[in-house]
Amino acid sequence: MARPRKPLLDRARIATTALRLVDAQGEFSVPQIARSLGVQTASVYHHVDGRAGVIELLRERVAEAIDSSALDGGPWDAALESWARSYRAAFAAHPRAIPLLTASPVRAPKVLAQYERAAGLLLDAGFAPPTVIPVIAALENVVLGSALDLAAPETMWEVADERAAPRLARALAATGPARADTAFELSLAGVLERVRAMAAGLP
Amino acid sequence: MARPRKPLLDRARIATTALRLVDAQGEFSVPQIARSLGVQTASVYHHVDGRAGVIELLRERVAEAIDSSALDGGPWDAALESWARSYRAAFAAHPRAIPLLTASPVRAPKVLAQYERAAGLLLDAGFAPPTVIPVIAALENVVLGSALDLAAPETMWEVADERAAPRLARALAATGPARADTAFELSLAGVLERVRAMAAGLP
DNA sequence: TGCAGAAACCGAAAGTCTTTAGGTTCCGGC
DNA sequence: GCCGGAACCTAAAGACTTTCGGTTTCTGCA
Repeated sequence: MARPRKPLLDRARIATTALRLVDAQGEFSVPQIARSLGVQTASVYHHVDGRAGVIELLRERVAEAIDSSALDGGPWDAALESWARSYRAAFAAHPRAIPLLTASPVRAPKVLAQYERAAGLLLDAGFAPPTVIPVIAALENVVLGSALDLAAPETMWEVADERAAPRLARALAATGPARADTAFELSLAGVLERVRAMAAGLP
Repeated sequence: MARPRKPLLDRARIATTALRLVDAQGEFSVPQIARSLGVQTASVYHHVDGRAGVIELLRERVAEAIDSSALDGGPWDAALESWARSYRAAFAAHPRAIPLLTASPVRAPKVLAQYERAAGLLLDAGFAPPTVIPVIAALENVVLGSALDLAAPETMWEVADERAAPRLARALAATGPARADTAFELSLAGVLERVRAMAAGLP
């Protein structure tokens, strides 16, 4: 076979297949993508810049789900809060992809535009320019840290041996099922509270 | 050659070599470790459970640097704060290892013991058992999120095109060199403040 | 002291993966 | 009608992970 009448591949199909593989098994390889699409491995390279390009595709695909509409209006703190929630939810939808994505940041224009809007929001709210990036980065710390927490399931916490770690075990036994969510809400509230204090000129 | 008079390999030497490779080039492979140690690839498998085992070794090695002595005495908030700082510093010492380590958490007994002590600290301070794990997890969110930030250098922030993202660019221009550190301090202070409020029985 | 079994290393090889190179056919524009 | 590029293929090089079966040396036990 040579060139087909209708293209068998495109970047969207590659992205969908890769994401499906990652969701299912936590990894992907270019040959696996090719097999899933009924195509030779080398053909994938005509549409994507190798394995790294597929990861870039995944990164964009996952980030597409971020709803940044809140960044446009309303009070800055509520806007940041709802942006952060949506940001986390986008990653939480594909927890097994997170280790692949966190190796380097999203640099897709669409995501960069969100940072631009967040920066504008803070500047308009009266934040001093030197404080804007740290605030955004701090939010991102919390979002990505929490995403990692989602990706690495209970492993760490389930292990807690009753004998070796009795107090940890007791705390674990008392913990609800939404541990990761509770922790995220706690960190998010903490950072926002701190940022509000900054805005008010407090130490 | 068969069995040597003095062993050529042990887990410590493998860990050291792997960490050196990761620090230098951001990755490692079992053959690279073997070549560095003047040994055949297969020999490494006698000491370590494959590539995953080497990552486990790296994880333990990096975590060894966490200084948890603060968890033993003093006020709980200062203890947690200094533990979190040391936790982050341990990862910051090997930023290129972070993408390898974040796929799954440290479950070495030594680290588990630190969680045990942190849990005890909080319980003794009067925290209700259901709140203990979320507090620890929230701290970990901040620490690991910040570690990721360290691992993925300026890439995202350098890119900011003056034309496409003028306000982000302005904020970036005004940001000091210790952006990641400032963001970490902000998140950490926020979480601790929030936890203090919890301890005081506030909403 | 002698020896059985375990330990530590080697050589070889199977099976993947990533990536590139060079063909073959089909489509779109001139 | 034809020419260039697009889309796919076959082939292959090179690296990596992992396992298997040898060979030698060490250790523990009789």
